[in-house]
Amino acid sequence: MTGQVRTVDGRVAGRRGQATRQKLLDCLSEMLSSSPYRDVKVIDVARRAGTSPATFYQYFPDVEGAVLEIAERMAAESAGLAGLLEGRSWAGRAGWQTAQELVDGFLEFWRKNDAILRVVDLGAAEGDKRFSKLRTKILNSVNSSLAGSVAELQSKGRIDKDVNPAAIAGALVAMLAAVASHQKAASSWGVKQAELKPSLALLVHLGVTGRKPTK
Amino acid sequence: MTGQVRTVDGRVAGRRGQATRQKLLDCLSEMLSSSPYRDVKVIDVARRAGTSPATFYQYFPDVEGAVLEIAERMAAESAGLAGLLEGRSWAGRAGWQTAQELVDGFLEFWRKNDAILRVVDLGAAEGDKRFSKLRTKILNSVNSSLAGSVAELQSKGRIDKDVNPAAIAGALVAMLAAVASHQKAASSWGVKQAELKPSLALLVHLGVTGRKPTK
DNA sequence: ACTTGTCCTGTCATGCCGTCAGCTTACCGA
DNA sequence: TCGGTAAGCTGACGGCATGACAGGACAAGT
Repeated sequence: MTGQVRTVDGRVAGRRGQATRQKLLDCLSEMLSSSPYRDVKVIDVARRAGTSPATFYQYFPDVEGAVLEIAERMAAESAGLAGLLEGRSWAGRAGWQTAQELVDGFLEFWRKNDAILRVVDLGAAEGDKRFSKLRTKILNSVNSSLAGSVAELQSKGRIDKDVNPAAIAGALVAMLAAVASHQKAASSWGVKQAELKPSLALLVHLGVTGRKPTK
Repeated sequence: MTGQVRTVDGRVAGRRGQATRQKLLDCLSEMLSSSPYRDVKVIDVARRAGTSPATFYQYFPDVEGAVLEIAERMAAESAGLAGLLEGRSWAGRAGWQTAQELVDGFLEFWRKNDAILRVVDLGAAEGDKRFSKLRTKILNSVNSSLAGSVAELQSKGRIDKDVNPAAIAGALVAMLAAVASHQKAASSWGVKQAELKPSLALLVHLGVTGRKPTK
């Protein structure tokens, strides 16, 4: 489907090569978690992987290229986020439950991949189309599902006809992403993790249904 | 008050020195707008300012240091954001107006300073305390004001007692910031600017008052 | 053992980093 | 007018990262 994995100079990578490549990606991931993106150097990644910079450049055009690779893999995993909303109801207590689980799942996913998501966010904000696309892809499963729910409730008159469901959904998802990527900061600023989640769930519920949840 | 401006090696900067310093800051700002943060090099900034790298290092320890300087200046300006909420009412039509103007002002501020805010966001997300503090400072004027409104309405029973006003406010502000920094991305993903603003205002109004706005 | 193709690294030219000594310029008091 | 002093700037340097290449090491098949 995706074709074989290839080196920069066109050769197809064999077993050993793929293992090395993967090791480089893993080490890059670790580096991204432990040091500022700006300071991640090819030579450090290579050293950590027990190989040389030249090897790195055989598999990736540059650091950004490797980051994209990691991000794409993660984007594939992100499809699982859609499961947080599939077949869920937004009515009554079930609605509150849905909102809570969405927030939980979302924050968890973000926490698990925070290092790489930071870089994707930055790239997207800087206007790089490849990162924007990736970010859209990651958020899209949740986003479109939420938009669908909003549209449905809109047709029942709960929400004004002139709001764009996709816009509401986009704003809510952006909120979740933003809060998730500043979780640590939030705590240092007077709000605890445990207090954050219910607030987010409340806002999601309000945004989707236009009503306060019944708990 | 803050003491004189000093060079890295301890000299006090005179008129000329301060001008050079400022020029370097201006050029750095431009570079941040036009190229990825990761690729901003001291030598490019210096060249653009018509000076040499050595001069840059006379005034700033490194690129990060200069960025902090720019960000601090902007943080001071951000105090003006508080004006968007001072003395405003959240009741009835005035409430809708308040929400709209908050969204407008916020997005405008962010658009004006997007390059530097991106870097601050990244630094904060990476856990750098200096950037976190700065980000908190920028958001705090709006944040605390919103939290106050929530708390007030909470005492009137509109909102559940067990939600933390600061958490709601923080989430809303984070939403605004996130959407603002991905404004371009949003349009490429099927939602137009003009449709985004009312949605954000709606969510802000819902979050603060717990009710749909009367338009 | 020989061939073939994959995989890795030594090495090199280039360019940026960050620092220093030392030069030039501006200001000031005598 | 003339040093003296401090501010302001830069050339130059060792060090390191980048990115390219050629060639050696290695595994697998014949």
